[in-house]
Amino acid sequence: MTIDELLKQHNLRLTKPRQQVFDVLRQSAVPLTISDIAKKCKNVDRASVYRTLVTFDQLHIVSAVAIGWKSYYELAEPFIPHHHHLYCIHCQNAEPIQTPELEQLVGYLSRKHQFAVVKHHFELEGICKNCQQTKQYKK
Amino acid sequence: MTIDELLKQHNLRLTKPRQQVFDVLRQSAVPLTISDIAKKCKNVDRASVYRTLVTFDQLHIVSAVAIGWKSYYELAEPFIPHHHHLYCIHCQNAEPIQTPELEQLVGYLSRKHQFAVVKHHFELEGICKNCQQTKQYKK
DNA sequence: GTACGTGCAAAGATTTTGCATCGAT
DNA sequence: ATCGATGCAAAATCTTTGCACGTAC
Repeated sequence: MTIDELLKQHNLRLTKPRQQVFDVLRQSAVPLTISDIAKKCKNVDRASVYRTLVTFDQLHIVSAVAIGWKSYYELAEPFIPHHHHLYCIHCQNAEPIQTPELEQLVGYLSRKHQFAVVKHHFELEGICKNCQQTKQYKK
Repeated sequence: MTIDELLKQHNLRLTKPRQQVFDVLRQSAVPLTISDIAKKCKNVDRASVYRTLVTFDQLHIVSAVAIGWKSYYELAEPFIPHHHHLYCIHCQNAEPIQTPELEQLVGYLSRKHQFAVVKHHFELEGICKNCQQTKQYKK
């Protein structure tokens, strides 16, 4: 399923701003804030970035990731593999990880509470392996 | 450990605004937005609410919960038991749940990735048991 | 008395909205 | 030609900051 097809299924058009937001997200190794996205989308009005993200969220093209008190955005399945993050509060890096055990747990909790899960959020914040070894952090 | 003691340990004072924000959070069954909190804290300036939440976050008196694209706040341990939420996208209710299996998983992932976890976020969004049975939702 | 905190007000940033125009089909 | 989408500008919100005054200790 391409983004073009997905949009057309909903009578929406693949316009230049939408293409640019999508490309910016695809090329980023880490989740981005709205400001990050707006800055990287030259010649695209900020309002269009907002409107595009709402549209993309509704079509599940993007997903929101909360880290600390801020929201970040990244492509969702099937555009990138499902994953979660190890966010280092020292170096700020967000390392993606696969967590099949978590996906199982979500299924279990869904059955246990008779709750129809639409999506789940899971993020870890802490100190990454590298930063644990830096002088700066040991002080 | 009372909030008063916790503040004093850091040379901070238990003032009226701080007491009010704490009480509002304690009395709420669900996580609140900053606006919710500000509205419920009569006679407290909005700026003080912001400053109080920053302070409370640093002392781990509150924790932030991301639901959808918004941030909510609630008391953290040890002021209320550690828990996560089932957030119903239909009726908007956030039901707290205990998830010992998740806590174990966090420990496992921490060891596996040699990542020193400081905090973890986990939320489920979907349709609650009640709403699955309403006519409105079945349409 | 001495900081720390507050309220107030202003500034700064973010997000939403209306509308005329543009562009994809 | 039609209808959705955009850019622009204005409005509405949200968040931060400086400073004089209050108040907890």
